[in-house]
Amino acid sequence: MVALEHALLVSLSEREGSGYELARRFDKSIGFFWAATHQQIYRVLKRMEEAGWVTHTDVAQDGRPDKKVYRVAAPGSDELARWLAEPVEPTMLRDELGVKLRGASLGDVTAVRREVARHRDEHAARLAAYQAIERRDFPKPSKLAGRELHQYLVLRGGVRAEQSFTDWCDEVLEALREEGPR
Amino acid sequence: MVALEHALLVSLSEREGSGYELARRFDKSIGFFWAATHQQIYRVLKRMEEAGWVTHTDVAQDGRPDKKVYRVAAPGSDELARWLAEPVEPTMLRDELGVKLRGASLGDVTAVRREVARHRDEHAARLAAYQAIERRDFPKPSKLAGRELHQYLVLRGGVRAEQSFTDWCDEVLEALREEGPR
DNA sequence: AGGTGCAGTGCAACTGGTTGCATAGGTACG
DNA sequence: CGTACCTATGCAACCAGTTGCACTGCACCT
Repeated sequence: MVALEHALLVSLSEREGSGYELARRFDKSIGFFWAATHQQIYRVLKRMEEAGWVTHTDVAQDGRPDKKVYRVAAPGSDELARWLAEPVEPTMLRDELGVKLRGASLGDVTAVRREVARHRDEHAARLAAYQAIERRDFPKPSKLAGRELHQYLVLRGGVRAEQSFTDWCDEVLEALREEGPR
Repeated sequence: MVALEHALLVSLSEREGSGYELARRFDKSIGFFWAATHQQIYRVLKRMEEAGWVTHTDVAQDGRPDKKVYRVAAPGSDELARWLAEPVEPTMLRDELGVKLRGASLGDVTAVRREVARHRDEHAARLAAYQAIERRDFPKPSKLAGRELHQYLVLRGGVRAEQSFTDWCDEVLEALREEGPR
């Protein structure tokens, strides 16, 4: 596995950056598929530097704390290429909401329904955010190639996932509306 | 969080069972939303018994090893009801395939495309399996209510997730087919 | 003057999940 | 007759991810 290392290598290959910057970037790109907190990123960057995959230079800033800007070293690029060619196991869905719904009749069904509605709104909001990025950054998707195309396709994955989750929540709410207030 | 405990409580509330049986059941129901290995299940069952959420009785079998059949105790039901009413954070997507696609141009694009195709087939196979269960166990979904309805809706979530993942893979393959063999 | 929030890095403790291994009797296949 | 797989349980070690906290200094609002 060890995907966070490789996600960081991808991000740093595109553009060098500090741990903090990487955490921000993750929020709005690879983060659609692989979220990470800053704590984790700092720890992993350190480990990666020990392994020789990245190097850092201290950069002083005025009005802000110093930062450590990381860039990918040759062994890091090699490792990334190696990992990209290696197969990974397809993931299973993993969402507590499904567990709650499955057990709904063993507790307060109304509370579970409320929870589904809340998740619906959250996923719908993410969907809207992703679609806004899509319109803004990729107005002509048929013209894309290479790295940009790949970025676009990852975004499309995020859009599709949020769309289908939202639709599922709607289906659940519809079905529970009928049986619920009886 | 602690969702596995609660997933087990849900499953044991429906029907008592041993750790092994629970692991099997997970493969084909709650497992759509929360997978677990037998190791983890044994460990968690032990912990749950210490907490008084479940109790077990040893059952001798002929031709097979003895098993420990677990059932939910009153504190376990209480805990489950409490947890069901409690909010959870909506999950983020978490799939390495997105990371690989995002970094595809930094390595062997053909290998990544092959990997997407492999995942497509795997997800399509799961989709077919879920749909088979849907047709077999829920031929008249509009007639459902209560526990059965909830089970059906969870299954629908699995179907939708696999469907949308498969569709996304197809979109990716289509886009990469055009730029790839150039 | 005081509170909030952002940029920036980091440690320590904990929880959750995976992997490898051990044990043991039964069945099914070549 | 050996091998491999299924039922059944479990330990130990490890890896990944989360949470809570600590420190600095600037900017902005009230």
